[in-house]
Amino acid sequence: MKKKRLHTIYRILFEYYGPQGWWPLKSLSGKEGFDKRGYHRGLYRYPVNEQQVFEIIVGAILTQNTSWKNVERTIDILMTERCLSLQSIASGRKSFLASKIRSSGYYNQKAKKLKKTAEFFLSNPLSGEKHYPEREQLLTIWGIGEETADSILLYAFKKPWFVIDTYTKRIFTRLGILSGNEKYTDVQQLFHSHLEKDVTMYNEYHALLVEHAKKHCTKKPICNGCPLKRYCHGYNIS
DNA sequence: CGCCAGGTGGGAT
DNA sequence: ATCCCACATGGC
Repeated sequence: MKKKRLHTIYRILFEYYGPQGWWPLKSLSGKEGFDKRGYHRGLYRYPVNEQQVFEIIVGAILTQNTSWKNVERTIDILMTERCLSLQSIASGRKSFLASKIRSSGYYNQKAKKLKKTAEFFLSNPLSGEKHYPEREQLLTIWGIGEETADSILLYAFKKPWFVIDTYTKRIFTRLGILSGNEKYTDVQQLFHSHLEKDVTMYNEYHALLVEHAKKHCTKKPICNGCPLKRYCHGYNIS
């Protein structure tokens, strides 16, 4: 029953908001399907080269507890100044990197996180048998926790790890499916066990939850017009 | 103005 | 193990 509900919610969100087209990779501006800042909208964008894989990894770290808008500005700067590469981030000065990523907030911490991550991928090249890192490996990197690891695995490497964030917890607590005090692994287990193991659906579902949390299930919820209204108990609204 | 944003690591209990 | 806090900019 819960199994069906999780998929029903997915279907409703998909019908209401439409496909989200994550990961929002930056690309050349002026093309069809790209907004004025040059970000891709509306179609799936899995990385096609190492450069784009790294762009997702950097974005996943920069967006920690930070709005994506702030991160877009930072990615713009890093690309324009040719600083968005493993080598540049790993070998450049931390203070220099911090000055470039200022607009994403926590810039000293994130500069350290980015350097640690770049160093990791330089010393663990993705070649031969392994074209992707193991989750446990990612979690050993200073600055990469569970959500960031899963974002990287799902969006950069197409591995079926459902991404859990505060939005996911907020939405499913209000729906009455979570109590609100579950740990990351508990919540992820719920999705993994009740949903088909499908990378594209995991991709879309998480992106839809982010969109829903921004449009309706905000901290102060806007329940008027909410597509999930008839399924929602409104638990834990503060 | 105050609150919020696609968390994480470190230190105290 | 679990709670609490620092980290920081930009948008509304």
